[in-house]
Amino acid sequence: MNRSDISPLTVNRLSVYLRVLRALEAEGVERISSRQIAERFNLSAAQMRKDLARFGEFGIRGVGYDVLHLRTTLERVLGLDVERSIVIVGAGNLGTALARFPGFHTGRARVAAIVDIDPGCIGRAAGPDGGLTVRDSVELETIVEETGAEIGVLAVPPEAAQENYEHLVRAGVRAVLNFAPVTLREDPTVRVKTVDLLIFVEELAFYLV
Amino acid sequence: MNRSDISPLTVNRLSVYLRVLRALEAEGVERISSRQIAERFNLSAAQMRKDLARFGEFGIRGVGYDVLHLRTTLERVLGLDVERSIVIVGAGNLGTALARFPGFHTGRARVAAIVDIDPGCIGRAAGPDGGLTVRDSVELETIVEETGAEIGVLAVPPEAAQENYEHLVRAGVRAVLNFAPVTLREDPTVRVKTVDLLIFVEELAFYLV
DNA sequence: GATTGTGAATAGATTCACAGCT
DNA sequence: AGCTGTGAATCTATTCACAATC
Repeated sequence: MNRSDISPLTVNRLSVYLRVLRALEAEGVERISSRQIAERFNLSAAQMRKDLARFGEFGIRGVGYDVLHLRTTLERVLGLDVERSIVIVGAGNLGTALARFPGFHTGRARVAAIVDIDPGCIGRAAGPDGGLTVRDSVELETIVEETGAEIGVLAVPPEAAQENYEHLVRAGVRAVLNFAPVTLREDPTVRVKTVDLLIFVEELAFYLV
Repeated sequence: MNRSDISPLTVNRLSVYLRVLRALEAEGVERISSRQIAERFNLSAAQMRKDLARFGEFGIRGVGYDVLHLRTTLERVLGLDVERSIVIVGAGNLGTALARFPGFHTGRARVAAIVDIDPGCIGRAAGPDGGLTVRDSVELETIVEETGAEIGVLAVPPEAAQENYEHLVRAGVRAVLNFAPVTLREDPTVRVKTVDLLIFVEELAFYLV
């Protein structure tokens, strides 16, 4: 089974199942059925079973799923059993907010570094409790090597996105999350996911009328 | 034709077409064919024509599209011909970053207010160039009335998301963009779009292996 | 008796390919 | 001659419903 045969829709639902299982685990729930999960978090039971079936058999017929077992399985499936380092490019408002975002420091994906070209912000404290310092973009190659960062986050103005994307590619990251509202000319070896925050607002505006 | 018959996938592509047309307009391009757009921004020509066809006939057979005309048409279709006010709830890192985000101040969707419950940040400057001040959450009802805000943005910690969502509903917004990684119990009259930033990272991590 | 895992059925989205205009 | 608009064809995703299993 090849990972790229799995659609992003499925992968995103796996992340949701993982959240749900962590919440249940925190509550002390040890066993649960797909139906119970579906009802509580309004998801589809059949779809969850089908999504999981792509990766193996993890449940017990007649009983349900073991919460701990399924949680660790999902972490492994999602590639979160090993630590994933993230490097953020751009220490403006969004970059800094992402560096401090609790989600980017819980679990196994965490921000290892943040860089910028502006001397005015290089050296400034960033990260959850000032645990990181904004470093100079010219050090990007070194930083990626040092930290083993595999994921780059682009939080730069649209006009700087392409060159910074290429810099991340040269520095050796293997995937890029791009917040700039532009179409990047992509390197075939580095997966890009563009997230345009304004599109979400426009989607809501559309359905307002 | 009912707007809710149009899928979010289609609506999101309309936003992309709008970006593309604005870029072309800025370059001085007056006419363009779906094929040219598709090639330059790697989109699908047939899909663009089909998406537009849901709303009318805007092109000229044998010629292509008038850039200005199509741009204004798309703005109307997306509900961006009138100004849309946004109120952000939560003036933490993410809320503040969104309040300053240039995309939220260009075009016809703009941040009209930002609120928080923490007295420590009420009164602080926010917005693109300090043009906004963080106000007290208790004023939310008044603020929504004053500004005519239709869209609320939830940038609060997960545990506070549900209550703040309900507050936004009471205050009278008609749609909510939720950045907290939780499933909200939704009011049937207020559309919710949840954007979980961590899911994007997890998606990339999945395909890394 | 309950619930998983799954083939078959349905629904939805995308692409093809061409008739219809300019 | 060239491009749009669109029905038909294809591809993808979701839901149904039940045999297999505990």
